[in-house]
Amino acid sequence: MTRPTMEDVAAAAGVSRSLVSLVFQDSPKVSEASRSRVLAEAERLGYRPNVLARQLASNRTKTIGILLDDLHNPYFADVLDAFEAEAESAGYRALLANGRREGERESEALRTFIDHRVDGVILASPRISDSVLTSMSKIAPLVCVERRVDLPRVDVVMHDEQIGAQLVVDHLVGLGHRDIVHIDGGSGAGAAARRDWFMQSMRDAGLAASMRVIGGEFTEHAGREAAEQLVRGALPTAIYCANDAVAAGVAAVLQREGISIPGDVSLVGYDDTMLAKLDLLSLTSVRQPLAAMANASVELINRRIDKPRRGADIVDIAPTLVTRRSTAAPRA
Amino acid sequence: MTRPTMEDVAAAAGVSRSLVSLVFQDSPKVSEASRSRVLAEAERLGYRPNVLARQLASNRTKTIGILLDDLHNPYFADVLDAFEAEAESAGYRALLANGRREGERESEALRTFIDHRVDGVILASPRISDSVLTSMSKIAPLVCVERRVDLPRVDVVMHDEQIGAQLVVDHLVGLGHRDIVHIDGGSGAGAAARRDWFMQSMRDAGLAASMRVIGGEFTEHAGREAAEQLVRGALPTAIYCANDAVAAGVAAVLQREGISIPGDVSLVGYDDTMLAKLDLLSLTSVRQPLAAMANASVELINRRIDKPRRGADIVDIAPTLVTRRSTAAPRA
DNA sequence: GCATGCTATTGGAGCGCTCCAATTCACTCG
DNA sequence: CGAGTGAATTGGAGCGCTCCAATAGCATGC
Repeated sequence: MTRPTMEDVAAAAGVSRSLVSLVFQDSPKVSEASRSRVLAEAERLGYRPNVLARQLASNRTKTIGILLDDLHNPYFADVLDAFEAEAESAGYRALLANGRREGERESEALRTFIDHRVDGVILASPRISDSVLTSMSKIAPLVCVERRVDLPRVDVVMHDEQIGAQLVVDHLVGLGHRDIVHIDGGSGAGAAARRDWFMQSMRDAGLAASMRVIGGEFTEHAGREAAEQLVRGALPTAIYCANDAVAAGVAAVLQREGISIPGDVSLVGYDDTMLAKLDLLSLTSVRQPLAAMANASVELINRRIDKPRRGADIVDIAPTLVTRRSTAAPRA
Repeated sequence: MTRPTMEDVAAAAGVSRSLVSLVFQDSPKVSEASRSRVLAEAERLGYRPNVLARQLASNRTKTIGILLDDLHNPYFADVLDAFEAEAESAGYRALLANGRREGERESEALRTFIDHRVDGVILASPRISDSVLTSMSKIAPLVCVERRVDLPRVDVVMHDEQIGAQLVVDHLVGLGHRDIVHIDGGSGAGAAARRDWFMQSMRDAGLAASMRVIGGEFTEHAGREAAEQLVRGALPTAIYCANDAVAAGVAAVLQREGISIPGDVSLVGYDDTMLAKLDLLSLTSVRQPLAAMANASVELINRRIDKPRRGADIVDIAPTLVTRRSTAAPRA
């Protein structure tokens, strides 16, 4: 299991180690003849460059770390797709880590990335403490996605919550709804903004009087609890949930109670995850502009590699609404 | 952004680089006094060992790669949890990669792992060709999970499909069902075994005459199509689906047709993913023994590191059945 | 007082690569 | 025909660490 090195390839091809190195860096200053001879010998010997040695010598890993908060949440699978694709097309290799919804584990994963000398780290909805973020930001470029931190050296990419709320409220009001409830995400990341912009949009639509907010969390369970509360009291004509999982919980309770969606109640989710796409639910949902967010994130990392001491940037990107069968005009 | 090295720490603590190295390897032969002085200086300087250099010098990365086929499938999130935990407790660091359901991408990811000199790779339901597998297995220990390959040097960990099928059939027959349909996974990995053991179990239960199989795929869409077919013809009293996603598709169609679960039809899934746990579905499902499978996989990697030329092992592990509200006795 | 055996520490070689300055080897041109 | 040019190639230093053999320091026993 001892593997060939550059030296071996060089000897086989009758050239120097440096030349082999140049070939594997795609350098233009290698003659066609040498190049093909080296490549042929490398192939024959089964040589693959040792990334470790390369990185150590060049002090550049061309790798970025992507830290995801919770791989059980299908939203993060979408996030990953978009960010991995973007990193790749920018010439980076992506390394993944799973935070498992614990700040401590995330810090650990972030440290692992740093130890591996990644060129930058993208943190999706991280729960890491500001102090860890601050100290790590001195070592490598960090971009927070969907968490609005205010630290001197940490860039932030958000989707625009205001537009998201407006899209939902406009859609529902356009269908004729006036009595709209929002089940919020409690103390979860971004929940406050989502709630506040809902209220603002309702006020703008002149519906300040009929708007309601129920406290929740970003889970299916919280959705069920909120729905139980609603079916015992006055049912609205539309329910706008903090995310798709909450909406799934609400749908379960409504179904059990024989309340039809969208016949009796329209239902809206957030994040447009695989749950929303399930035919069983077919949920109208706000889709985050992940591709654009990924693009902005990698861009920010590149900028910070060039200029490490730059002030922090915040980028906001507009989401869109995906309408499905869970919303319709209210019963006359 | 230039970071301190061992040399810096050694100078600050007034010792040699070697001693610092020993401290960071937790060597017992360092005096308590030196150890604490070194650690204090390292802390003060913000030193973190360079993993790259360490790995290059020691020729051991203490890292294993985990290759997942499809992070959109919640099953793989569960797989990841189990395997990551196991790797960690065995003293390995886990590196992740996402195959996105394409053999070509998986090969690429596997090569990346190899380039990074991981000590071993665990491949979950891989689609990689046997030839790539064979050539890579000469370089690093490979374990295939849930795909029965027959290659001289590649170990295999499976859950026991026979027991899974028996659990489902016994459960349904125990409830009084006789007319049971299986919607299979088509040409997907493991689909054939799942189907064949279903048929065998039905025969064993003396129900060869009333068993039916419908061709499908491992997707929600396939579930819907199969269900359309069933509702147009003779509905069975129980439907056993190749996985949870298929069951979700079936449930959507049955609900639309006003067919009650489990009142009219009992429904069983496979994999016990987050979908099965949704209150909306509350699906009886077969749970794969992921923790035990993870344990076996890491064990096999360790064994192959010690003895690279060993013949291939195949390990089968028994699954369990999780019963939920989607199954009940058939209508009298 | 000296060989003996410890344990704690050190210097140096080397892991496989990159990068830079230096060299070689045609060619061209005045 | 020698200086000059540019492209292709090379040797060597060094990236930050580990590992090994060597050494220092010190108590022990005869």
